[in-house]
Amino acid sequence: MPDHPVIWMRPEHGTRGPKPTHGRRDVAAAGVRIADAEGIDAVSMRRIAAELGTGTTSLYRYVSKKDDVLELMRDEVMGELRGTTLPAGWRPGLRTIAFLLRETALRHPWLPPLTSGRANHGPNSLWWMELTLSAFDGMDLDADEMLAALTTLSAFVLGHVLAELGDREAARRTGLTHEQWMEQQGEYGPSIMGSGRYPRLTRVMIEAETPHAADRQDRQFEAGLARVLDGLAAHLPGN
Amino acid sequence: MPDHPVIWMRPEHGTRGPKPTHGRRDVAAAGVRIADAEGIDAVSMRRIAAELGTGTTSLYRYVSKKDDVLELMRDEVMGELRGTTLPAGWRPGLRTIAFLLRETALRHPWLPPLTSGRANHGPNSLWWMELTLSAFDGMDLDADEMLAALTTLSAFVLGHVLAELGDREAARRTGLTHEQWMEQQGEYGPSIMGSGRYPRLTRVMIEAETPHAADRQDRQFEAGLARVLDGLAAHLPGN
DNA sequence: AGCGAACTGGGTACAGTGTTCGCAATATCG
DNA sequence: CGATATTGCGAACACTGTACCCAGTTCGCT
Repeated sequence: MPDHPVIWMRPEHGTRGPKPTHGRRDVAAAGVRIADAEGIDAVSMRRIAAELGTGTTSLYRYVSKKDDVLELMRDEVMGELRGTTLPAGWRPGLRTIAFLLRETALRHPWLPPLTSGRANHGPNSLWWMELTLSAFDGMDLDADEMLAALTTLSAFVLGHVLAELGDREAARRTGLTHEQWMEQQGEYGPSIMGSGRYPRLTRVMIEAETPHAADRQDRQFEAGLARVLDGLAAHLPGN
Repeated sequence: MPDHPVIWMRPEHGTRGPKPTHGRRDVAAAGVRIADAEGIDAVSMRRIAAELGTGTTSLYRYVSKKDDVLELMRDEVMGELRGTTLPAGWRPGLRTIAFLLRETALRHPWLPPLTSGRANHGPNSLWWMELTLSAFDGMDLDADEMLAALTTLSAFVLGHVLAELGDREAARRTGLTHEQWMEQQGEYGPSIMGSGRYPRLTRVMIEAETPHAADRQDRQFEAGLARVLDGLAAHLPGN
């Protein structure tokens, strides 16, 4: 009989042979450390092994494929949210949730893109889901109403964070600041505006102020979140 | 002097030597074909070259790095939206935009995850942005108001589509249907509910009906979109 | 018309990737 | 005290992107 395909259902180690030198948490933590410092592409089995001071293929004693490592890393990061308590009321609760998710994602920019894929949630993720649902305590909503609200909210947060990370991650990968990058673009922007084919876009490029503000990302998120929460409110019973 | 770093600013080919056997469109189309059929991981320089019947490194005559190929592919896909006309009114307009974006993303599931990264928009992307802005024609909004609305909307669409693709892409990568996957999970779900640590989550897992509906994704998107548009309406002048 | 410059096609090579297989050393259970 | 399960790990395989060449082709200019 093969091992259980879900890593969280496999015992961390057997009872017979030698005690393993490391544990899943070590592997996860090493992966997170590398990804934070050098990006997700730097996270290879060889690199993690080097970080732990073991042989490369020894990792396969803790994990059955690289995807497992990524799941471990995801749950490790969600563990940072342990200890969170939510304010009273669904709106402040969801607001807090959205901000915490965003902060976590920005602290670990490699995380959001991993969201693709059938997630097998580890204990920390499950705990977070439970906390998230508690934002509706005492409101007497049925399960589908809660799901609809949470799905919409997290779609917005995920999408916004991914867009934000575009800038930031590209900066890290290429080692160019936003200004150096603009420099490198050279005549591309002007050539777009000068072509006359995109009058509305040209007007926005000239007149919009948001893109030039230093805290543009924060303000856009705040503004978008307010809109989304208003939208949710309109569909909740009572309010 | 080095070539211009933005591919759209480089001439497609010089005027001197032999006529190139292919063009950028060929490279882009080959990439899209491969990605649609076998996933983005199958898109390698060697594979594209084989598809075109050329030598691998000949591709570097059309493109200066693999990232350029991905940009070409993105713009190629956006070209599918040419010919779109929007209905009158900002709400029907944005609704149409959201649905078209989603359909395109689902037709090319490898596209949304590429959204990370400073995008250099090609001609088709620029055209789409112009169309998008035209949804507000005659409303006398300032540039920042339009940006706020569009940023929020596209964050939601991107996030939702990414979540949807989780299922679908994992299915393609692993070759397992949703049912086979559930089977493989085995006792994991029940063990979560049985642990007693997640009462709210357990209730949702039991009572929610949305996750079991065949058209759950469509309905969730529709419902979320309605909420987001309501939220946008609340912040637009006049309405 | 003829020549040099610009350009295209493509082979070779290199450093890296995830993972399978096999084997020696070791700790626990019956 | 075996028998058995488990750990650590090196070797090997089939991939990846792309820098560096060199030969052959075609245009622009004199």
